[in-house]
Amino acid sequence: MRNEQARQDILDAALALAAADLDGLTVDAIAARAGVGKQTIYRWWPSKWAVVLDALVERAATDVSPGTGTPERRLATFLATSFASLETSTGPVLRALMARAQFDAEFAEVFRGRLVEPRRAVLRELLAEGSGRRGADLDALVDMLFGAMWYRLLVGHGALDRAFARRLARLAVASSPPEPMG
Amino acid sequence: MRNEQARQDILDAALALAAADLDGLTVDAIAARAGVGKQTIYRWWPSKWAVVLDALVERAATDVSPGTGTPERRLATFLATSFASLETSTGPVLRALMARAQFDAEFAEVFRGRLVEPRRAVLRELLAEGSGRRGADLDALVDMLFGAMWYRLLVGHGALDRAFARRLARLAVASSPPEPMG
Amino acid sequence: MRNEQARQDILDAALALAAADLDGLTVDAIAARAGVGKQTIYRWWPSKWAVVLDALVERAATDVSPGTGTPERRLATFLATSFASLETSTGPVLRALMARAQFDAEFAEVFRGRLVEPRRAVLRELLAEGSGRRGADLDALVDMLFGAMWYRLLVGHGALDRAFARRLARLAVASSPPEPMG
Amino acid sequence: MRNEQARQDILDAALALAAADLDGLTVDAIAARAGVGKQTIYRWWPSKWAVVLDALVERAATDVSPGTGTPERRLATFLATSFASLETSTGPVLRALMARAQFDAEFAEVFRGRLVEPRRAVLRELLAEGSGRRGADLDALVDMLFGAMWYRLLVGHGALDRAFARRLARLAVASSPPEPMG
DNA sequence: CCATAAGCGAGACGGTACGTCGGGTCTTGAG
DNA sequence: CTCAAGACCCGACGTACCGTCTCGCTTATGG
Repeated sequence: MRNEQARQDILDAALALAAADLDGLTVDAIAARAGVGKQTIYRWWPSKWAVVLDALVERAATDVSPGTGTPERRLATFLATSFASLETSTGPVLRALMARAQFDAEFAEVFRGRLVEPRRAVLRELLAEGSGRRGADLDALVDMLFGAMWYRLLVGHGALDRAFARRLARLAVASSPPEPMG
Repeated sequence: MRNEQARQDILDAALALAAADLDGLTVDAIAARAGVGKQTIYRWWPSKWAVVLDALVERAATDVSPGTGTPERRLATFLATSFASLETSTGPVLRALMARAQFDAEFAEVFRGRLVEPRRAVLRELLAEGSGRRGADLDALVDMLFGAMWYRLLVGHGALDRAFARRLARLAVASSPPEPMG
Repeated sequence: MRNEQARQDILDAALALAAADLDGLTVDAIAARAGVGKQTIYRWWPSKWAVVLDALVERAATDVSPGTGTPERRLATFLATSFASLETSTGPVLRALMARAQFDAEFAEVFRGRLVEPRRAVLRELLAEGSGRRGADLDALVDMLFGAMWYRLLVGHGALDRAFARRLARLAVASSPPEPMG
Repeated sequence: MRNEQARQDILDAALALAAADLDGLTVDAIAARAGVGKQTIYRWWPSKWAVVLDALVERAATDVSPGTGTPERRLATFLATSFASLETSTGPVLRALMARAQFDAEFAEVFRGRLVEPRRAVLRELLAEGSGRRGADLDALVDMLFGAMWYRLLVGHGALDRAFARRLARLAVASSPPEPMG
């Protein structure tokens, strides 16, 4: 019979600490800030990163409405919104989670299932609308767009700004074959 | 008055340990396997990851000749070759380096300069040949292609096989506007 | 409204666990083996050691009849019987209780009152019979005899066998001043 | 190449903390007070109790000169001095060490060899002087005297004062058979 | 041809965080 | 209303690595 209050306190603490200073994100620190025993964290999560992931997924506003307009414009808006959400502390936290996923296969799976795949599904849906593309091509396009985003986020060689969003959108739409007639 | 033998031993040890078990890659382990004092490592590298990066850059065969044929075919070959090079222990090691770069700004810079940018330059060159694209579009295309590669490498949601290389090449070329006449 | 069945189960469990492996003697283990909630233990005993003490006092055969014969012979028999009772799992358990008493003043008092003093009283009575010794000398003799026993039990530098019992008896009796005449 | 300064700091810290508050005697606390990493303690000692034992043996003034006079008087002085040394913080520390020895066989052996046996040897020597007693009887007498001391120290049912020392001495000497003539 | 300073192996050191264990308290739900 | 089941807070444990710091020993000039 899990204590819901403690759960919320832990997620809050983890998010706050992660936002303030990722290096200070210690299991002890989370426990202390949440007013909780360390064991209570380990009882329910396999690692502090799982806590952060939970917090992020549960707390993050995931509504990304691409608005209206041409497919290209809608795609550009979607991408720009996605990029913007990385400006806050979310960006560094996501980078840290992705990093963690490289060392911890179990976490990687949760990370993929709870965070990556849902977002891929949204973009895939958006790309599918009013386009003749089929499965694998859609997947590849999603990889190219989110891949470009993650790549810049992780490597830091280029800005994730509105201009980049528009450029990606244009290139993606241009790669579309002309809609088959009839 | 650097001992070149020790340097090679350290790089060998680092690579061997990284290939065998990334978790067992500790500075102590590298030093022990190389028959070297820890200080000798810290004297020449700021962290074990810098050692691994050095080893990778120095040892890795970086010759990627795209062969001949249509631009799309050459691009596909280039990508397929790139993907193939990740099949060995190189893939996990690259993942680990990228992960480390998320925590260590100093290392991130070296990682970008010694590993990421050179490869970007090669791809950029390949994309520029016989295409009317200008700067920022080229960069964005590079981001989309290498981004897709890294994305799959890091998240592991899709294979990095020859089919994916061909598909990316087709989409990239299709995104090209028709070559301006005259 | 105490559940007597539970009480017995707890004492049984404590004794069984203590006999099997003193390190495995945790409150959780006792509760689990007794099929009882931890709280039920804490409701009636201040600590697991109090449980063990209760079990020992309640279960242990404390009848020590010194038999007949000369005072020295009767004393030797008493001591030998006492030593023999330590051969079973009782010895280690007593050692653990004595150890616990060093850290826990409250327990120490109970330990003294329920276990140590009653045994002292028996020995004191035995020594008093047909001897001219008065109070403080009697106490000191008791301390020397039981002291020697505990000392060997706790330090383990010498055996607690029949020979040692006889030797102690002889020395104790010899220390007696000749019975005043008249 | 062990750091002697650190060793001394650790022993000092352990002794100071043990004297101040035995419950506060934590490995972390010792390390913190000594300005030392915890690992440095674990590198050289198997447990904090081994540290305390080392400190005690190394620091304790062990010179116990029984003075002059009759054998009984000399014995009484020796015992009184021994008792007096327990008045300081040494008493509780010894109790704690004895307690620890009940749970930790490895420590028990060291405790016996470094602390108990040397003191036994001194008393044995004293009892042997000018007495016709042979081996096993001497051992038993030592057990009775030091046993009585430990017994009172551990159980706390009687004072370890000068009067008790005298009484023990008298009884011990009385238990001696008359020196065989010529 | 030595001396002297650098590089070296070895490994102890101060630190930080980890994940686990057990104690004693508090909560919940079934009987 | 009791009580098993077990979650909770807490504090200490012993371990793993990190990056720094002596130690002597080797070695390779440069006076």
